Amino acid sequence: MPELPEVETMRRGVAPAAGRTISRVEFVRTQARPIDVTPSREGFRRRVAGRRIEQVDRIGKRVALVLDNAHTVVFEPRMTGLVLLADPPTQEHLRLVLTLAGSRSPRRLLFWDRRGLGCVHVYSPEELRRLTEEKLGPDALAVDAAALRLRLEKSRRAIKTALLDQAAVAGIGNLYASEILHLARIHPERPCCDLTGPHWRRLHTALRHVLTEAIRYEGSTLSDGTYRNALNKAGGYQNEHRVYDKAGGDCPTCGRAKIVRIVQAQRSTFFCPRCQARR
DNA sequence: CATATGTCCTGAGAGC
DNA sequence: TGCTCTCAGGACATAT
Repeated sequence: MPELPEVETMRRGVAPAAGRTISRVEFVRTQARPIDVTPSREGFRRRVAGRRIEQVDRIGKRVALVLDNAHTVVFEPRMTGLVLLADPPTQEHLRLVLTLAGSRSPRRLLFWDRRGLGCVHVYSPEELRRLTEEKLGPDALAVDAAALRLRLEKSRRAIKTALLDQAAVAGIGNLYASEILHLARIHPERPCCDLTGPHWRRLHTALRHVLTEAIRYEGSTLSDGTYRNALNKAGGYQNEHRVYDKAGGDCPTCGRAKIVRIVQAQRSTFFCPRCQARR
């Protein structure tokens, strides 16, 4: 589930590792399916071991460690992954340990992933450029209203589905897409090419508002309890959700309609049929 | 090219 | 109680 706000919280949690040297790379193999690594484990170790972490960045829903050899370690948490300096939720699902040289704390940077859908890469500058410039759109918090519109307005897809496309705009996932569209008062099934100027302005305002608020609350921890912030505490934004997983509840905006759940592209969408009328 | 669908995975919760 | 089944969704491969 980690989307932009959760991954930004992870990035901030891991930021103290900047300036530290990675003395050891250890792929933990206690579970059935080992973590996906590119290039190979040996290639990863060769590029990463002994390097200093210059900087900790976020690329959409990924956490990036910029190394002093111009390579970049990129973690993809996907559904249940966590990048941590603190103790992991369980030892069982620990996937990767980067030991940090020296005796001061923190001593390890960890990748933990209960479901094992996450992966880790180390990219050369050219490989990183391919990711950021060819595979991903601009970051959802960096894109302005005009650029947001320009990138989506020709699409015939439903706006909800289009917001999940990382090649259009990077960082928005299933939870925040519903939250953003509710605040923007846009029906999730409306085709992008149908939206008008006021829609795009409201969408951009809502997008910024929801994502920055969610970062302020350190993300959303859902009922499965998987997502934790850097101090291994739950996020707080789940208590601010307007519509996500609230089917049958009262709309927090109008109070006069019930939140509805529909399925788009095999994913749940939640919205208020009254506030988010089809037109 | 744009868009749609199937797949990976584990554990929570539902239903019997 | 304990079993089986369904479902959650990020990113990518494959299909249309």
